[in-house]
This record gives sequence, C-alpha cells and structure tokens, in this order.
Amino acid sequence: MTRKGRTGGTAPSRRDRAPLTRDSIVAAALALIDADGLAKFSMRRLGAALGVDPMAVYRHVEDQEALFDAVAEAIFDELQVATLPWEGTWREVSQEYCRRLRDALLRHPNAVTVFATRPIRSRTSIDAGVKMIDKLREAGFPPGRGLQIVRCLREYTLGHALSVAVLRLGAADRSRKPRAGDPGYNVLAEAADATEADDHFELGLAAMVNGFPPEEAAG
Amino acid sequence: MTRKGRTGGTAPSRRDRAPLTRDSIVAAALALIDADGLAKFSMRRLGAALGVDPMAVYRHVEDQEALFDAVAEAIFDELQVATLPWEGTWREVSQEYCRRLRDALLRHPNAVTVFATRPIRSRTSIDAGVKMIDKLREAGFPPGRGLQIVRCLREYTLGHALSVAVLRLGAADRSRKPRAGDPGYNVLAEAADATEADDHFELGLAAMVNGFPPEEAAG
DNA sequence: CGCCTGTGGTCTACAGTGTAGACAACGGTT
DNA sequence: AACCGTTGTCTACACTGTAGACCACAGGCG
Repeated sequence: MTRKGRTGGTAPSRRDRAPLTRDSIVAAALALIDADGLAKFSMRRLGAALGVDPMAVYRHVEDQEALFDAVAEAIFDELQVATLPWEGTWREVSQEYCRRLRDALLRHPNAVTVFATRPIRSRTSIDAGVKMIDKLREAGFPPGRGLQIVRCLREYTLGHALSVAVLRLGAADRSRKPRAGDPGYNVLAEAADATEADDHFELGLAAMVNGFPPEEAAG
Repeated sequence: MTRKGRTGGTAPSRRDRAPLTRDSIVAAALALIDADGLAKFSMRRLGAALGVDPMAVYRHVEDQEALFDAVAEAIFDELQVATLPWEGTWREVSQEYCRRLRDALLRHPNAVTVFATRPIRSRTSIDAGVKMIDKLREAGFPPGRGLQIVRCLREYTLGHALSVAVLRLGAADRSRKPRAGDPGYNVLAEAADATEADDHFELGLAAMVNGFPPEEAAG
C-alpha cells in the first residue's frame, strides 16, 4: 500500500493517470468554473476534479492568481485571432474582433469576472493588439490613435459581456420580484426585463466604430 | 468586568462608541477597501476597524455579499444624479453621466471590481436610468431604444473604469519589465506604456454618443 | 545490479476566512 | 421592579490557500 491503502482501490494511483500538465490543469479549472461557478471554485475542488492531491497543482502553477491568469488567457485564445477577416476594412476587422471576444466571454459567463479583473499579457493577446493597430495605421490612423481606438472597443465589449454575465447569473437567485410599484417606473422596468439584456451590443458597437472621426490625410 | 476584562481597559466599551449603523458600516468597508485593497478586506478586519466584534456587523447587514451590494450603491450615489445638466441635450446629459460614473469609480480603484460584479438596483440607480430614458424619449427615441443606448454607454464606461483600475493596480507589482524584444513590437508596447492608460475615454465616449443613428420623425 | 538525484504527487499543518448559534449587556416599556 | 427586544460578544465549525517535509518513481551512473 502507498501509505493510504490506495493501491488496488478504485482511485487511480498515479501510474494509471495521464500526468498532470499546466494545460490540463487550466482546462480543468475553466471547466469547473463553468460548471459550478466561481464562488464554489477552490484549489481543493480542482484537485478532486483532477483526481489528484490539491497540492499537486502547485508543481505546475505558482498559485491561484497565476492559475486565473492562465484561465483568462485560455479564454482569449478562443478568439482565434488568426482567422479574423484581416483583408477587410478596419471596421470589419474591429467589429468581428469584438463579436468574437463577446462570444468567447459569454461562453463562460462564470469566468467573465476572472477575465475582467486582470490584464491579459499573453502572446496571442499582444499579437492581436499589434495587428489591429497595424490595420488601423493602414487606414490612416497613427499608432497612438489606433491604440486608443482598440482600447475603446475592447472596453466596451468587456463591459458589455461583464454586465450581461452578471445580470444573467444574478437573475437566477435574486430579484425575481414582479414589483407592482409606481406604474410609470413599471413600464420601463418591465420593458427592461422583457428586452433581451444583450440585444443592444451591435447597436453600440456600430455606433462606436462609425463614430470615430476619420483621419483625413494622415502621414 | 464584561467577561473579557474589557471594562475600564483601553478598548471602548459599547457605551462610549457611537452605535453601529448600516451606513457607518458601509462607509467603513469602503474606506477599508480603498486603503488596503479588496484582497485584504475581511469581515474580521472590518470589525477591528469599527472597534467592534466582527459578528456585530451581521446585525445590520445580512452577509458579505449584501455588504458589497451596499458598497456598490454607495459608490453610485457619489454621482449626484440630481445635479446632472438635465436641461441640456441628451448628448450632454449622457456624456456628463458617464464622466461622473467614471470619476466615481476611479476614485475607488480597489472597489471597482466590487461595483462591476453585481447589478446595481438601488433607488437612485433606477431613478437615474428612468430619467435618462425619459430624456431620450424627448429627443425622439422610443423607450426600448433609449434603454439600449443607456446600456451601451454604461457598459463602455464600466469597462473603461474597470480596465484602467485593473491596469493601475496591476502595474504596481507586475510587468515592470522593459522587454527589449522584437523592435517592432517594442515601439507599440512602449507607446502603450507611455500613453496614459485612460486618455482615450473621451474619444470613445464621443464616438459612441455621436454614432447612434438619429431617430427621425419619431412618435 | 545497486545507488543517486531530480521531478512530481502526497500529507500535514497553519493561519485565516465567513458565519451559525448561544449568550449577555443594555435601553425602553409597562 | 419585571420584562423584552435590540445589539454586541463569544465560541465553534467547516472551509480556504499554501508552506514545508516526505515519499514514489524514472532515469543516469558506477
């Protein structure tokens, strides 16, 4: 026995299991957050999900914070930046970028706050930013301006995804009270509840993309 | 003695202290988060800051989640919605609303994530939304459209404040590495570092506000 | 073959968390 | 004076992240 009488039992001893890798850990963490929510996530539960002692994770990841960084990067990588319509106009590229970011985030509503609360510094994220700014430079925007535009769009998209995720998850437990208060308020409140909470994304995206002043005769 | 030999000691017995109120608790919580950061916040520290047993707080606030809800509402109340330029155009009102929201959030960078991760349902917040939508209706936008516009603007502002706060706080400990990598990347990376991380807010705000299609001949 | 060494999983332990539940001090009412 | 509801206190429990010692094992070496 391996000190805990585990050999020969149902729990796989370490020989039977594929060895832990950083990537498999990150994938398991994201899956766990997706399934049970961020609040129930813990290193101990992650270890259990992996069939491994909780401390084993620390051989591959510095600490929980670093794990969350990696989870955020994994979500970003779902964007598949390489397949964006780079041959199109900067508006097309920007809009598609934002749509994909939004979709990736809303595919993981429980993890959106993880993503939103840390800067993403992965290679793919930086490359994406660089390519976008290059595209904007071709369109006549100097790099500083391009950076500003990219930031504006990312921030809108992030704020949108975060708001929608928070609202959807919050709606599960709280505020399911019809509120038969003042009729004037109720019309709007009910309209707000009736309206899909995310059908305005394209409106705001188009507004912002079209609202940037064109760069006339740039260097 | 009051069971712990506290009477007559240096710690004030409950007679000497102003009684705890929900508002004073919320204010102390926000001050503590501002001062030490969200990571170091705990109910026990809050109790200590108030000179009170940690469990005393629970007489006034259901749990930590409810306390954070209240903190978020307190931040929102700094907007002073009543003093917005309601007599101006909807664009003026909207822009000033967003500016104040942004300023209030960045006044509490450690609490921005608290604000961002929950829907605000306080009276002042709902009233603000209703007034904005009313203003937009006067300008010819039907309520559904007005709601969408307000959401777009709020989400951009929230995403912006969150990104800036995260970046500023993260910059303190990590990523202070000059990164003498590929020169092409470096130009942009350094430009990004050199540029103030928040000087694009007005650009995006104006773009979005001006980018919404005007409602011609509305009911 | 035996031995060493480094990698990776395990176990224990510690300091800290949110909060339920019993208790006690107090102000106000009768 | 007796009572009672409110508010602060204390204890206790289940849980967290993670440091540090330990051990199983693979591979390289004699």
